[in-house]
Amino acid sequence: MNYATQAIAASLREARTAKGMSQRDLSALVGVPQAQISRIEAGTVDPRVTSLIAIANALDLELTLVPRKAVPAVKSIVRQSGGQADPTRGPSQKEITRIAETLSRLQVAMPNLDGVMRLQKTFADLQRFQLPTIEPETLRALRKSLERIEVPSFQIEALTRSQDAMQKLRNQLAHQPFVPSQDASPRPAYSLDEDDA
Amino acid sequence: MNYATQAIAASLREARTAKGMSQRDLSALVGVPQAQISRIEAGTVDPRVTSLIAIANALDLELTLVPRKAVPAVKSIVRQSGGQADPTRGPSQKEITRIAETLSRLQVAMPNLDGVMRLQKTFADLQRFQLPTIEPETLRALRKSLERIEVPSFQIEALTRSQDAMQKLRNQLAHQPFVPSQDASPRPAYSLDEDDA
DNA sequence: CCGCGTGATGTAGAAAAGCACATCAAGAAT
DNA sequence: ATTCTTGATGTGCTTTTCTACATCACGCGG
Repeated sequence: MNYATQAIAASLREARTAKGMSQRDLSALVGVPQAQISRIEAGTVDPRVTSLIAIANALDLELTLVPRKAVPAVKSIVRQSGGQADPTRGPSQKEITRIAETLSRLQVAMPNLDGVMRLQKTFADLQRFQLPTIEPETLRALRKSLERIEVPSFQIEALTRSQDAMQKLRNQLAHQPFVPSQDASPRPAYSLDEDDA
Repeated sequence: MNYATQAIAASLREARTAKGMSQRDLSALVGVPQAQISRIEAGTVDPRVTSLIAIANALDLELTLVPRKAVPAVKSIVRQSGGQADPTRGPSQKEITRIAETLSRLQVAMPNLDGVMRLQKTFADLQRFQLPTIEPETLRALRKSLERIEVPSFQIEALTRSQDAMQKLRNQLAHQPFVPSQDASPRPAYSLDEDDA
């Protein structure tokens, strides 16, 4: 493990933690096992270039070759852009990655079920509407309803409710402007847990 | 082989050809076989990150992770710096890589010979004095004298003469300022071939 | 036409990544 | 105290890179 790959490994870990993601969150997004991500970040393996690129993409990073004499200027640009940390996305981003993970598990468990496919479709649709602006409580409620769909004899009611919730979120975003809600008291747009035990 | 690694592969090939290097020249510098360099540039393998970094270093490139939103600015910086092509170093640089290759072969053939070790040492010393400013004819004469040292019963006279030539180059550079000689008629500072057959 | 340099491709063997999976220790939350 | 999450580490297997080496086709210079 040499010095140069150590710098890149450190950048990956920093970017992941800045996004509030765990290694298991990243694993679900990228499709690389958590154990392997741990080894890549620690620099105990010499990964393939495609593995590095896959992880970088998920962290909104791009692997580039830069002439050595341009490196100081490039570093200055990177500092000015504030690296990749985005203070408005921590809690919501974490919930999003958990939702992505839960959907991946559902996709694996029941790949041809129409409800799951519609869920995936609507989730992808939501991401185009700047999903991170949704309050984390709303996202958490959505995720918890998704997590109830885990046994093979899945709960159709929970699935339908999740589908409806995603559809409502989509409509809500489609009819309102982008408003960062960092200072507002976080509050779910509607509750999914009215029959919680 | 995906699109992202293809962009990196193309960058490597472009940087190498801009430096006037062949794949065999680069192989001698980096220690990676020519066949593997061909495959990496063509994108037919998914190389290890350390292999990519070794090649990039030899081409005066640095592998970096850049936030995606900073990529346009970084590309602008790279264009302004004129990429990695340096119009003043073509012929001399080519001779330098050939000298390095010849020295590597000598090193392999006779690793413990004192004369070869002194050659390596002096060559490294020369590089600190901006070796590329030396006229290519001088470098070619030096390289040809090195190439005569190829059979196991090496020519001590040629070895000593190479050593002296390098030492004189070193002294010459140490006592004169840096002067790009792009327009000057290229002429060796002294001839190494007075007894050529 | 010949020789040389170059980039590409093939083969075989060694080494390591990648993956699936399990498990652990540590810290935080309940 | 217990449970959960997290990052790290181990094991076994498969796949791929890497290396060494050979060889080829092509283009260029003499």
